[in-house]
Amino acid sequence: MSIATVSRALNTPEMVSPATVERVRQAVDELGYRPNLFAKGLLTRRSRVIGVSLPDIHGLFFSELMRSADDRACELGYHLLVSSNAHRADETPTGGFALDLADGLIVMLTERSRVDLEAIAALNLPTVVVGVDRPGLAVDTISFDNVTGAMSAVAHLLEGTPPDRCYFVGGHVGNIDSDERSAAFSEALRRDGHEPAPDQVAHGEYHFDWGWAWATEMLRQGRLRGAAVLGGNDEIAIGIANAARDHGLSIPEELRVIGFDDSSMCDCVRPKLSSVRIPVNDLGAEAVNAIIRRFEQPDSSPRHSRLATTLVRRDSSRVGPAG
Amino acid sequence: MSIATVSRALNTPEMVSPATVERVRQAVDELGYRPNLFAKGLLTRRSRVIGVSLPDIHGLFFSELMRSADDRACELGYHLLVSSNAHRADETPTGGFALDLADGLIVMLTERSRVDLEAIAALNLPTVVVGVDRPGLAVDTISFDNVTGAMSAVAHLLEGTPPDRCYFVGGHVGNIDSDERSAAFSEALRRDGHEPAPDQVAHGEYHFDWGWAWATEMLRQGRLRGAAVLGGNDEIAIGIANAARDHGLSIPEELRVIGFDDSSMCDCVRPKLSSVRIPVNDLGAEAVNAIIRRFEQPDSSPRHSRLATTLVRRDSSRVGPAG
DNA sequence: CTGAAAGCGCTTACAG
DNA sequence: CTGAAAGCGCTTACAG
Repeated sequence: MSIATVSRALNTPEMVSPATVERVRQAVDELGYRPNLFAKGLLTRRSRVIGVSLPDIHGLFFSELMRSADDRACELGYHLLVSSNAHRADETPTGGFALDLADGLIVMLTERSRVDLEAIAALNLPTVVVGVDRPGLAVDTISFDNVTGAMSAVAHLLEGTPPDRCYFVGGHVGNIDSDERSAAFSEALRRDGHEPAPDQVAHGEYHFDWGWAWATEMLRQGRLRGAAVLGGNDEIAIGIANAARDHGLSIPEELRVIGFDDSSMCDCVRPKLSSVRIPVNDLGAEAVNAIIRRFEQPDSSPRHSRLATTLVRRDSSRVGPAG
Repeated sequence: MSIATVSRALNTPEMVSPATVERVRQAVDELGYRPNLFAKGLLTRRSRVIGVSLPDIHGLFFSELMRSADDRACELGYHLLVSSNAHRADETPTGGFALDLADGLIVMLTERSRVDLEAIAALNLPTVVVGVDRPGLAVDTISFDNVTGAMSAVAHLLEGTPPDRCYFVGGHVGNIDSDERSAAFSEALRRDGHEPAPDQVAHGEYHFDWGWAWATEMLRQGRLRGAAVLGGNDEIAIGIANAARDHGLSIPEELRVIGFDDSSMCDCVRPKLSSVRIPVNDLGAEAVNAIIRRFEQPDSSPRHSRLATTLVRRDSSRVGPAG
């Protein structure tokens, strides 16, 4: 039997007689033959591998993202080649890559300074960008709508707290999500007729410690009691809540707190943390769907999908007595 | 200039005149040439890709593991091809794989029933197994020492709680870590002269809900006050602590709790959760080191390294007044 | 339905 | 130091 027939029996069995297919199958099983994927890729230009470039693999957000992407990829017969360091290096966001083994690339961007779409386009690889949505971008994008989520959080804060006692404590300036959330926070106050004072918006890092430090300083100045805070993410919000409680403020009676991300921690802290839910599972699965759509329809016009975020109300921001 | 010279200029510049190397570099830059990794891999049999097979990408443990592995891989010029679904499928733990693109495999095993080392050996790929350490295994392994960590946790519980009021609430039977921790828990009580009653060890799932459910039932029976619990992981421990607090028990005064994993949540809950620390960062980095060592010395005898675990004492298990 | 042959884009002895 | 040539293990027209 020729090597060509074996190849056909494995890849296009309908072109081969059933008896031959069966013989090939048996031989494959017995010998434990596995086709050389490099030789195959050299010819077919397909590896069924999707490159994933993440800004940082850190915390629950990214593990959930990876999980949903991996689940979806597996369903569709694809595999994930991951790298976060691409973004840490000062080089191109995709520099030095083995990513050429991938059929395409999912690039998550969180830093405004890192949004170098030309470098990405220069890779000449099908690409889906996650986290950025600029009008008229020539590449598929998937992002989530920080604005409506943040605005409904502020609306909820305003139910029980005057606008000048509302705060936003975000990540660092230049982080796309933090900036969008911060802007939405300010805009929501303005629509309520209040021009936010500069100190109503603070920027630090997406970390407990920053929330704790901010709250501690506010407590020292005696300005936290009676306030309401929207954290840039859940960690910051929990840091704030912890500092407040460590200093004897009760939540939500004396301080109302809302986080962002709706990570699994929200249900584990006491009081349970209200949070703006980001549909991370959809984000991962949609990114995989989008890159595969791009494989199948390389010339279709770029699609931009923006996933909704929603406020999940829990005890940490409750107004009035426990329900 | 011949194609062979270009290849040499890129891969072994010391074999080419400096002027030629420079000309090649320039041309590469201008044309944006990137070598075809499939063709290259076909010849060299090296891709600088490491396959990582995880039981489940879930929670902070796995995101930390991925992160440390990715950091280390990047330092050494390698990339990670991840899959968790390999373990979910009922097929071989590495079935249907694009992992043949990898130079080697890091396989993390957590289920006793999944420990099919013959199937792994049949892959005929350099392999490092994480999470299992059987004497005489013919493959490199990296694991962590659940026993000493669990034993020191029990010793700490016994400082303030009688042995018959100590409990272990673990993951499901068949989970390697849970079983080891459970066995160590029982053994520690025995060494203290107490044969543990069957109900002192409970098995469920590695999840808040299970901890919550277990504690709720214990509370209903009025058996939780004055007890001390070692959780199979931090989530279980937090679930237990939350249930206790929701029912008015104060921690650590009326219930002492220790978790396992020392995840970042331990510092975020109140009271802060004591926990047995697993050196996850070392685990990821060591796995990468080990697989690369295996690449470089394919015939060296298998190495088995076992990382220490240590109890981190925080308020949730404190004996006596706050320090 | 099957086989012989060309070729994917590289690397690496082998000559020069 | 450089080039011509073979070949890595596959797939895919092209004949038969």
